[in-house]
Amino acid sequence: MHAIVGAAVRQACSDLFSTDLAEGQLQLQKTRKEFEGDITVVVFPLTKMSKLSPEATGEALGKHMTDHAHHISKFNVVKGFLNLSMSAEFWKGFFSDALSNDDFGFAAPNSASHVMVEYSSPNTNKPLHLGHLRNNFLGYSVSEILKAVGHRVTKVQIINDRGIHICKSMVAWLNYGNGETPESSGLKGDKLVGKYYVEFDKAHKAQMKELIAQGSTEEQAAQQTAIMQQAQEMLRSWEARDEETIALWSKMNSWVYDGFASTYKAMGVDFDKLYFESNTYINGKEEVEKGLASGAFFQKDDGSIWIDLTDEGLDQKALLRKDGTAMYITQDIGTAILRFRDYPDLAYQIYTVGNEQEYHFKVLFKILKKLGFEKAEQCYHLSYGMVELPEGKMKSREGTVVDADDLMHEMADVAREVSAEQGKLEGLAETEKNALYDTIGMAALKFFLLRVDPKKNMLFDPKESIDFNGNTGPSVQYTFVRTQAVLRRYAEGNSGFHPKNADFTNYAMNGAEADVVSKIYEWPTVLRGSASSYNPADIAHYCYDLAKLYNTFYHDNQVVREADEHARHFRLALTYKTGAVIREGMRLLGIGMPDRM
RNA sequence: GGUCCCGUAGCUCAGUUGGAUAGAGCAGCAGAUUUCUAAUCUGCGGGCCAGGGGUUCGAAUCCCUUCGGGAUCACCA
Repeated sequence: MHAIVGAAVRQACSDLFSTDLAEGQLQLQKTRKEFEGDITVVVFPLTKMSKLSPEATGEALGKHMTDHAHHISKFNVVKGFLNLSMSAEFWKGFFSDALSNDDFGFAAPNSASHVMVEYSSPNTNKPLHLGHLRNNFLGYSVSEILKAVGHRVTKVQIINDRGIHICKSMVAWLNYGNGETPESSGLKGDKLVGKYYVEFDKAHKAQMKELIAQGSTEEQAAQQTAIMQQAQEMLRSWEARDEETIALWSKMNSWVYDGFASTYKAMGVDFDKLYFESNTYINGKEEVEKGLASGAFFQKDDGSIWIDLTDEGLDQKALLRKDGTAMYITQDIGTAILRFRDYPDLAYQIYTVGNEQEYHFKVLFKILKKLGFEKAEQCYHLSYGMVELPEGKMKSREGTVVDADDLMHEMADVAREVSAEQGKLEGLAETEKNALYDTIGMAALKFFLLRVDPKKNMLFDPKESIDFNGNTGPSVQYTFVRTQAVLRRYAEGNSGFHPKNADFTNYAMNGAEADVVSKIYEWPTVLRGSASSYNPADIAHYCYDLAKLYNTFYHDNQVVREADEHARHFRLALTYKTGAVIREGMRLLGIGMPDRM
């Protein structure tokens, strides 16, 4: 449509004003719904060359275009806006093509470069919470969207399985655990380990209080509690590969992994490869040493290694401690380089990490570039905002953390209640019903988290449960279910017919139908835009808009019962295609579509 | 203090390569087909797009500035 109209405008300008359009003078936009037309030419920029008023320019162009260009059937001019209507043949031709194309909007698999998407990347000392849900849904969805536009995508996470935080849980478990295991307690592994992390903090706080009472400063006390000393000793023996320590570490980590695995399963996310910080930090140290040798970095008198980024507008940044141990950024350097080695065809990496680490990634990418990795320029920090509670940030110490498992369960429970009120599920087995509640509950949760622009902080109020009506996942699901119900009903009496074979050449669409077709026409553009901005929210809004337009159509048009055969066929096709686009769009958000609800 | 992000209806959010009368949902009010699934649809009310200045035919959108919220600037992760 843009191509047709663009060419027609150029031709008209050339014929009428004998000038060629300059870059940027052609401004096309979708016609606002209160005016008649499909696409609008903004005339203001053209008045200089026409030497006419905006209205007269629009009239002249409109006349010329409707006379000369195929598929442009009507025009009207309002102020400086030339509204053009595409012909019925154009729309039917488009819809017919889309209908026969099962991959409508999608690019061929592996037709674009190979990218790596990192997401989740939790610490192994605490269970996953609401913030992780946003991270996981975002990372997974962006991966699917990139695949849809042709990229080969490798989904990874880096597991922060090393460091003082793990040792804290280990120490507390040794001190207070009495050998408790997930089996003996019935607790999920990650929850059990998280419990001892909290225990550590409690004991540490109590011991600090005593020390302060004895005259220590707060700072000293924080370092000197017996339990903190114990944790640091644990870290040293871990780094020294002490057998007993490593065994305990492995055991407790494996509990956490089991717990995470079931949470990931419930979330519906997965990974192609895992990286463990306990492996990659060594790699990072080597890379830093190499950078030092090549002159990219420098060493201070005390032995610590730094990079100077002052001429880039940033500060100096430490990369390796004076005692030679690795830092957070050390392992990230190692991990990044390792990944490029593991996948030589990798074009770039996307890091799904909260916006509080923007500075960190800015530094990381500059370091990689200094080390000679040209691909670092393409790397992207997919930064997202916090999920805030009404009282502010989530704080584990204040018990205001919204646990991921709990929240997912609650959503399924709400789905159960709502479904019970609706009472449309007779005849389903209990297991089918439970699966359905999960699907609906997760749709509500994912849609809620993904429909907001990732870069913005967002609010979640646990007291008001997430909605199932209006601009929500279940509401879009419901529209899909409705399309399937219509198709099923028609198939009952017409077993040999498929909507894809509908014949509507002699049918004239009404307004509601045209609105749906025109929305479907936007799908490929929306998908590409969402991929290039790494923003699943675009797709969420699109799916909702399409569902809404279909509902409006559905409300005042019969499909199965429609007497006129052309109308009936067209509407079946419309119903079929709407359902298909919604299903594909929602799939890219990680949201499944039920057949009934 | 430096840097970055955000501020749009009572609430949660759309809308920024500058375009027409700033849109949805929720909440509130008033209605609708008792069905091809009402988790729907139709209507009403609700806005100095944080404030001020500038750029221009035109600004929620770009620039400057003030205010408010958040993040970050560790040999923490």
